[in-house]
Amino acid sequence: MKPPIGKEEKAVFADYIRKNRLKRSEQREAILDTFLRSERHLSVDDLLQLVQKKRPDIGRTTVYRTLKLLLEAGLASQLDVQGQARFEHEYNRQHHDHFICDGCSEIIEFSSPEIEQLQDDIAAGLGFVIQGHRHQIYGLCQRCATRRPAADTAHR
Amino acid sequence: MKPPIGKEEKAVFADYIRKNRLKRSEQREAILDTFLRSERHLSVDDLLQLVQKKRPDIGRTTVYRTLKLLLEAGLASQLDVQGQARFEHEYNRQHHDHFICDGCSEIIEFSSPEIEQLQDDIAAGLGFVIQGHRHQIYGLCQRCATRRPAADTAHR
DNA sequence: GTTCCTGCAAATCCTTTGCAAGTTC
DNA sequence: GAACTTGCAAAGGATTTGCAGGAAC
Repeated sequence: MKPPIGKEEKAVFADYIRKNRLKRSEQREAILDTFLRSERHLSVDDLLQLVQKKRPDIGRTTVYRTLKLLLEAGLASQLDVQGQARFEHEYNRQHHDHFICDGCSEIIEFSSPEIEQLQDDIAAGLGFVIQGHRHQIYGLCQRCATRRPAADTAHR
Repeated sequence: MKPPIGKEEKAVFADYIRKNRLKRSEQREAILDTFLRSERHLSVDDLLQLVQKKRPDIGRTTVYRTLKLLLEAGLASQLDVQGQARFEHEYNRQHHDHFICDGCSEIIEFSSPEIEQLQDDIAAGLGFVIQGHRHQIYGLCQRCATRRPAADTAHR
């Protein structure tokens, strides 16, 4: 009915708990399991709703706090879509950036070693030491672009 | 004492006001003047404080509302730094992106036609129609990088 | 038993909105 | 004088925190 999932990730989390002298809890495990079973870029509320299908007693605060642990454990990474946090799997994933459709909110991943290289070159020229970056491209995905006449949304 | 500044931009704003059947006001003119005199990437509060040096009676709400007009008039553009809005001049400026120093919060602009081209190519391959993008690179500027041993800040 | 977790409610931060009084056209 | 602006206070959404009760070690 519900085959096990994310064995490695769960081991990583258990390790993180142990090393930081935290405690395991059913809530944390339910949240991690739900997170691992989703392949989407989840908002806190998305994840809360999924978790509450199985455990309606789990609260939003705990989801926030557990997501913070997952970030620190290297299991999740966070992106920001219109001022709202979104979370995706990070474990053993290669770096990538995102296209975000203004029409249907779909998030499409892309990666470009060439762009990364150019970034590095520019940074080197400025003596800037890169620690991270955020590269999001807004617009309309193929489906939305052919459906409507490209609305003129303003962007930050 | 205070030489005039931003003649063209002020004309653009006057035009915008007229075309949209809005009304001029001393507050809006003071805010625009202050915005144009600054060369920094201002937060709303930065701008409010600068404005209030001359006109302590101008409120935060009016700054918010006027900035929205400046965006629509094409005089300002907005970026987002750690969940906080920042505003910079947009009029007659070429597109660029930003390095952001985690040490001193300095914002360094950069532009790379090569990166833009690569973006366009990738988008074209996906059938994605680009309307805008946000490309921010975090890390340490030269001064901060040589001063301290590169802290390990987490990023979104 | 001590330390950590949880969930609620309250607080916080940034931003927007309702409204009565004041300005501009 | 009709329509737009202003500033305050209140509301809004996302996220964090204080705290008393509950669970894990």
